[in-house]
Amino acid sequence: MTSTTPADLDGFDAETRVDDEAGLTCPECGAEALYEDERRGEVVCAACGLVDSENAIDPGPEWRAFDADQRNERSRAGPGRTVMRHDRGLGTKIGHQENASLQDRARLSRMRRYQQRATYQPGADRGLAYALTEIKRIGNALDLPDETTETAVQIYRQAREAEFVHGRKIETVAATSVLVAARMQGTPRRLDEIAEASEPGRDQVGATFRKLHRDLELAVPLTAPQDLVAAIASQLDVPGEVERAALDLLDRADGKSLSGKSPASLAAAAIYRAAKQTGHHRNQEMVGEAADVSAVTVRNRLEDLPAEIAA
DNA sequence: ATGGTTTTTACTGCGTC
DNA sequence: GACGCGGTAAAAACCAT
Repeated sequence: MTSTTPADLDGFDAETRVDDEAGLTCPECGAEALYEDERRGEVVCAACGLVDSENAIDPGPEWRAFDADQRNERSRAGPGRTVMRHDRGLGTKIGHQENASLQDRARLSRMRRYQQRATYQPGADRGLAYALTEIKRIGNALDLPDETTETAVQIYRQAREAEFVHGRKIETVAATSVLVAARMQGTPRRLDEIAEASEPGRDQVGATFRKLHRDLELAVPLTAPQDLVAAIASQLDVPGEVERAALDLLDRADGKSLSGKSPASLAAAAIYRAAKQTGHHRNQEMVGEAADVSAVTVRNRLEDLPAEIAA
């Protein structure tokens, strides 16, 4: 593995956007891939991910994606889009020595880079490329849209600039960044899912999440039950009608004593009721399984929802 | 660590097919 | 009898403090 390109994020249009805006030579890796992110006032290298400035990320609007097509739908309304699209620094190119071992090559190149950087790039650190790879990997494993992965990268950068990575495993911070980004983008993934897709354990990611959340004062929205409906519905193979009815139930339930209850359980209950009332019955056990909660919990959450779907 | 809350597990009874 | 469903009690897990 000596290089990865932004294209393998999702195989989508990434490839074509690597080099626009590029031109300046990166002091770090020599590639002519520096570009300016005018909005955030940083200079980023598309080849090695180097960032020359410290800058807080914009947590962006709290978009939500309501259906199964969310993955393919890349046009979202509102500001913040440019932030997303400007993050093209995902590509990494590490080392070119053919006959050293993988590890040696990686190490050598990192060291070389670090040394250069130390003289005039105090803000960067050698783990970044690895972190980016890791974030992409997790993003792929969890089927997250590009926007989410890119947000994760920004969060990682922010964490790094706050020296949050010091003393922590890169893998852990990377996984945590994905967790946060997924929530912010309305494509939430459970802690278990993140942990499963990454090397550090659940507890570690969880603890890191808390600290990151605190230290960086990130505006991480709670997982909305609505955001989970599509995924659960598709697992159950129920038509869109059910999905829509479930969303309606949840929307009308909003404001009741929903806080504290797990979003998955509420979403499950909504789908259960919606399915039943639209003539697409799925039993509580099945719905619970799809949402990863018990049937008992589905029952209990039914209490929090309106009794009838809209006519 | 603690206490309050939610979720799970396990078990029960009821109605229906 | 098997199934879906609703209820309950006790334990476990979670979260804020």
